[in-house]
Amino acid sequence: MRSYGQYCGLARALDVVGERWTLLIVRELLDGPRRYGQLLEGLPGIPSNLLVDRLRRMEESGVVGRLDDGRYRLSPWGQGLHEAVYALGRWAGPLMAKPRGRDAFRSNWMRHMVIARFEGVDSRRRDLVVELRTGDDPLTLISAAGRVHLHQGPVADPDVVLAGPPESVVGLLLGRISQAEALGAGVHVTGRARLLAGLRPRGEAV
Amino acid sequence: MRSYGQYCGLARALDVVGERWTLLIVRELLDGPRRYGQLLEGLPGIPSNLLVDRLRRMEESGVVGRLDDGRYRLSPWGQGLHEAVYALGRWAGPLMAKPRGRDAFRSNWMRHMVIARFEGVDSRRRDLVVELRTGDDPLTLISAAGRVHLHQGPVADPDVVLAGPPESVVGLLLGRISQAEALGAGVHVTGRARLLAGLRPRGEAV
DNA sequence: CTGCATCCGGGCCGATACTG
DNA sequence: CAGTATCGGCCCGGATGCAG
Repeated sequence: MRSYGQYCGLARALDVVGERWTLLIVRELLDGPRRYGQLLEGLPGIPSNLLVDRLRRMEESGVVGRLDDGRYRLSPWGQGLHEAVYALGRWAGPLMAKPRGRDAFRSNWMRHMVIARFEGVDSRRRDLVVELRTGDDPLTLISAAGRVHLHQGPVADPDVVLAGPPESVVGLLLGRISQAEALGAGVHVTGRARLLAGLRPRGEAV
Repeated sequence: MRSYGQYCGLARALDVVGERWTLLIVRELLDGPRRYGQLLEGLPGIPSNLLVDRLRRMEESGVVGRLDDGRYRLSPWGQGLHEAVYALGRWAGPLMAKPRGRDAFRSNWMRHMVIARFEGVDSRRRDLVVELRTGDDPLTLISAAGRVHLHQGPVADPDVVLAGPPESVVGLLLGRISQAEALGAGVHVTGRARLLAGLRPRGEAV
């Protein structure tokens, strides 16, 4: 990518990670080291030549390194993109309510979306276990002692189970839509959805 | 910009602000409403047709609005990009040490760079007034009661004055380089530079 | 003079085919 | 599985035109 040629933190950051697809590759690598094929799988739509090109550049700039087994992983500096990636994801909150028919979906993206809204400790947060079923793998949200953890797969005896299309399950979980709207959008609720308000997610940007 | 077609917060954010120049336009508008000509001035290198194109798209997506006098400004939602922009700017810290000869420079960019490292309250932060002279306008950093404010222009009787090239003045201020290195790079120091350590900037990512 | 609009060459992107 | 190669088209960059 052509440099912006500006002595400014944002401009220099974008010189390195501003190209198309680059931050999405970072998103995938935030989950840990990944093989080339796993990255292709996790980035539907990316042409294979672009994926290679981006990985090469990210290696050169020191954002990405490789393990002995060939897997790609973020450098410590690259891991520092966590804050920026999550800040952008949170900012997009208002865009997430509208389903857009043909969008691809992966359950680890949902994990990030949910974690981004529940980072940090909130002493007034209620203890709760919520199972999220949408598409492939179920995901379980565990709120305890003011913190929220996410667990891949189901756990025994959740307090609430939400099943249905991603944007509505997430919408109900984060309080973007009402229970009535969620039901109308095909969400199947088991347990008392009213308890969800006790999770106290971070507010949307607008 | 072509959509990534992914139901993911980051991907939808980048669908809106991921195009080249868009986040730099946001950076300029974070300083308040701006005229078209001011934006051109603050974005050296941008072609005029791209600036117009980006502004139109940002209006459509609701990131930017216009005042009665024609000036562009961020919507409340657009203002929410502050966190992401600053997170990216902080992440670029390690890139800022190296000067890159021909980079453009504006003093409001330096304001952002400095503010990004001193956001929030730190009760162990020492009270201090530092004048930064680099290029055009002087800038004064005022640390008081654990908070840091920046003031355009000089104030009477600063504790420390740093004058010289931007990357070295900022480098010394943020503790990226030693006083000896700064002097070698042409920084002129008045007052006791040792006091700068008491400002306790946020650490670099790596 | 400000605030754009138009035009054009080149480079980046996207899709697919191919190889070790 | 992990990339290479190729090619059409779109986006970007630089220059210029032009109306209020």
